[in-house]
Amino acid sequence: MEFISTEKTRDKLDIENIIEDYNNGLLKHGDIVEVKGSIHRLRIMSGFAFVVLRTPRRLFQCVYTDGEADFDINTIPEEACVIAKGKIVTDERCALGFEVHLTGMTVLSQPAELLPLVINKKELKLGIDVLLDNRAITLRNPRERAILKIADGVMCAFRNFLHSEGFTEFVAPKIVQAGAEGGADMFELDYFGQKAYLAQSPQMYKQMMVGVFTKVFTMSPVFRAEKHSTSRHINEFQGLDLEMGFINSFEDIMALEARMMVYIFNFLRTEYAMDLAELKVTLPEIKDIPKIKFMDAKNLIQEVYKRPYRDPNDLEPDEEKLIGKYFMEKYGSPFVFVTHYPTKKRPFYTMDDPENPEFTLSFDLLLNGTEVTTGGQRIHDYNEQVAKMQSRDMDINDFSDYLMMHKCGMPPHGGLGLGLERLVMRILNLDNIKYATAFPRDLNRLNP
RNA sequence: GGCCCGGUAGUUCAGUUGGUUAGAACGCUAGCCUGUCACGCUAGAGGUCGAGGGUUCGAGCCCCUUCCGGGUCGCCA
Repeated sequence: MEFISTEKTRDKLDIENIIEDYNNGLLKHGDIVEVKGSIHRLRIMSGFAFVVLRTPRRLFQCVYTDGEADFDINTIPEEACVIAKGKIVTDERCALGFEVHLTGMTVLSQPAELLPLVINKKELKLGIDVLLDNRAITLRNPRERAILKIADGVMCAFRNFLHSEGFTEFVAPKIVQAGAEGGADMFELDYFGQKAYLAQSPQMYKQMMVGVFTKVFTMSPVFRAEKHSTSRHINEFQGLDLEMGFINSFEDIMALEARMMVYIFNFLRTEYAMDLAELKVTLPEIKDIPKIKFMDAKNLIQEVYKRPYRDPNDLEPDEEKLIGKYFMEKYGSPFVFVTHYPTKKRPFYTMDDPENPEFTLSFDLLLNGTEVTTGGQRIHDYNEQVAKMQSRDMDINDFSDYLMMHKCGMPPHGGLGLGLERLVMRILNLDNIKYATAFPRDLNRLNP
């Protein structure tokens, strides 16, 4: 009988393993190695050439010399996928301390045509439309892919951190019958003859799961049919949502998030240093995060920046920027919590502040002057929830699935949601959220 | 959706008051170059100036319509 082995074998063609072995002394000057990768860049000189291989996390330069290899470098196009064979040569001129002098090359595949765009320069100087239309190749650019690597790091850190805090991950459905926040801006679809929608939030499901596991989280795509056209909105984004029960106050959630941000930033700094370096980003040290009440923030902006506000119920984008600026200058914090948003602006499940029901036990977290999180305490008492829904002219019969958990007992609870792409955009200081999205969906874009 | 800005070579852009054959850089093709790393040097090819209509002796440039994109606002993560 033949079997597929369950033993892990070490991939000798992986450049990361070769580097590790070289640094451990297992490989040395003169040893023959094979490396797999794509031909990222050829710099052909007279009599020799530099062959830059692109591997999963780095660019690795090999040297080709006429007469020393059994192939002709001029026959191998850029973006060919190869196994390069050669001799390790210790040389102080290389970033890694050694390079590979090529003796052979196995071509696994070749591009059928010339690439339509240049992707092997340091920076892609492309309009955003061209960049996104050609995502299959533009993402191969080291800077472009480093952005998505950071997104990977944020998702990984989010999951690691919450597991270490005793949270349980669950999966929420993406096809739903009704929206948690009202049905106005949802994508409608035909579900075997009945109307259904793409989920605009896992809100209801994560609250239900609090009744089950107390501390839960989910990472799921959310869909917004809003016809906005700004540099910080897309119509499908990755929601990182958590919810926790038996809280003393909504500040428990803010404290958890503050620790989570410290964890995420430290995780990126250590595990994703290469990618941050590629992007020339230095992450700030996160310490305790300042908090300010919504109305105090409004008044602060008015006093400090002499800017009278128009909308008393919400923060305008430039007000968010000014708040970010103020707390950075005064307290050196890129983060700031804004709490106690007006009741009118928050959804029906948000708990009002018992000291002043005009405001809620809710918060936003701003990073460098842009909202990255919304969270707060939810109503857990059935009668209180029904009363708030009725005061908003909502028909509770439409929400029987939602209200069942309240009717059958829920702990005091709350949670938060953060947008992955929004967070990555702010961490890396990108001009447009679409740069932080592999395949963004917007008003005009459905491909690729 | 409102307002502002833009669409010129494969790509990123320049193009003066409306005036001869529309330019540059990168890429591409050919050649040169033994330590480059956005390699360098020489030469060459490459254009329905988003589309349609109008004004004019003459339009990349002015006017109208339309399509597409960028910014911004409302809303949100």
